[in-house]
Amino acid sequence: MPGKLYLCLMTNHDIADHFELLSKLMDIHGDDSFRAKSYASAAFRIEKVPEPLAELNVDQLKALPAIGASLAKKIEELNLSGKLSALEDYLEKTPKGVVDMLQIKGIGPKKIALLWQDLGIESIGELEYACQENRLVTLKGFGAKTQASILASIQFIKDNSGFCLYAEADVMVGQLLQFFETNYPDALYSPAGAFRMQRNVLDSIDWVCTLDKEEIIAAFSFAPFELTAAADKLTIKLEGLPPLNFYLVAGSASFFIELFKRSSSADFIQAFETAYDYPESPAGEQDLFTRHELAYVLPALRESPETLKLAISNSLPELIQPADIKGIIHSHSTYSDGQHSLAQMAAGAQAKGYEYLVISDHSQAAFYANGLSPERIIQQHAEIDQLNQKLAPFKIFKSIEADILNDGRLDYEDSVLDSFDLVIASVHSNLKMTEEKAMQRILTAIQHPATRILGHPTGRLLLSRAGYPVDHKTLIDACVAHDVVIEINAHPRRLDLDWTWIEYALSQGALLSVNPDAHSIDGMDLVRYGVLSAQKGGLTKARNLSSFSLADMEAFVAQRK
DNA sequence: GCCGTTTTCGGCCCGACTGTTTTCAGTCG
Repeated sequence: MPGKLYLCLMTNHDIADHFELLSKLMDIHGDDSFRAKSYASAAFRIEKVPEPLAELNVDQLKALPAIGASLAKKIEELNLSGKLSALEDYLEKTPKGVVDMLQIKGIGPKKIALLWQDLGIESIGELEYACQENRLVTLKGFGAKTQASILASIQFIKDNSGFCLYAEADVMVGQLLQFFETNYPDALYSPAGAFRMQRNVLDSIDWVCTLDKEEIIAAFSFAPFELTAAADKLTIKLEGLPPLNFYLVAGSASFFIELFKRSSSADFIQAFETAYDYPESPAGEQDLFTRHELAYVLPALRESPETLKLAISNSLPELIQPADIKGIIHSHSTYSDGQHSLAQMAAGAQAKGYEYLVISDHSQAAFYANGLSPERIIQQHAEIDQLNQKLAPFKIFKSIEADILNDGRLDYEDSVLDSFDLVIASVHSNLKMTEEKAMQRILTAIQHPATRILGHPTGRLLLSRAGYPVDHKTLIDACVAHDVVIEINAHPRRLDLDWTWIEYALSQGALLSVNPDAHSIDGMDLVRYGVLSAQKGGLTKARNLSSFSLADMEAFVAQRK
């Protein structure tokens, strides 16, 4: 019988999430704020511990900062049972809708407590209605602006509900593929839809397969699910993920045509079907293209029918691949908010086969992230010099993720900025801006002669917060004019610059860079998600800074603006 | 609940910003 999918292990992130929520629920209930704070600070510290807490015993746990006897026991409880009874108790006495309100930007536990107790609001829906009825302005500490910002945040949540990140689906898809491979070696099956097209966020996880319903259902023995079945479609709904749709086909003849149709936009299919017909029994999906003397268009490029024209003239771009990433640009160490030390990060990058590591910890204004004072920069640079002697030919480049301050200045004096091999400039604070303000701020930073890379250009967090509004064309043009590389932040929640702007950026001669923003050794693997997103925009390795060899990177650093 | 002691209890507690106030609480990164 089928093997088990999913091994439910409590990661440090999961543990931190439990304590974070516990802390917030205590605040909502108005319980001892110092105790609540200690849970929050434990959550914060747990995120930073590189080794899995699940492997530590109680004594080792107690030795960690912010972890005492009580928290050590609670962590052990989580590791053994997957549950935290203290949290369960709070969840018991809090309506689910009140907990949901924690997602809303601009209000926290204290304001939620007021809404719940004074207005009797117990869900996001009720809160939205109360805002529309103008009922919040009477509450102490609330006003018209808060009410409007709550409404905007609720709208954002509604627009994004039912989606998941590509990376979240990726885990599930990988496990299912392995399951099918092991159990049904003779069947045809493939992910399709938004996943196969490598979209950043997905509202369903589609498959095309020759499996029958029982064979599919067998794969889901690990968790409760809801089932919807039609003649040629099976839908499985798991907690916390968008629905998995399995489109069922009889055999290989219809499989490849169905797969093609389910992995292309409606516009693309229409353009294709207007000009070409489908063969009786194609040998594979590629056959649909090659028999019409078309170059094969990858699903990632089947958003716009424009790529079909490129297939006709055989001028599709040779897309960047994960293996084309030669160095890790944009990474953090324990000097600021990373999980691993400088030496560990360097060793990790080297072990993964990269030629260099650009270490770019946070600058001094990023207090919350332990940003570097000028004194600690000197210290870090000395350590980098030592490591570089030991690790050669592998090289660590001295960088900094300098905050773009409220007025567009960078976070250090020019003399400090000059001590880096390259400076990444990013906005991290005061994210609520008009487009005019955001542009003024970012353009000022781009014009600074020290700026070599613009980090995550819009500050968006997919499914979580909209970025600050920017005029992409003006921003890209300015980067080109001032020789500033535009980051494609590869974190699956960022993917910022958005892939839809890559084509314009390339047309204007911009240089881009797929950067992992790694906060740990594992975090370097995120470059893959950046590459998958960048492929959709037609990025090639020649136009990607992190694909530069060490020699080319050294030349890039030597050539100042 | 953690921590660090002036060792068994009292202090803990970043800073900018926002929106609400009219001096500050709540939120965020």
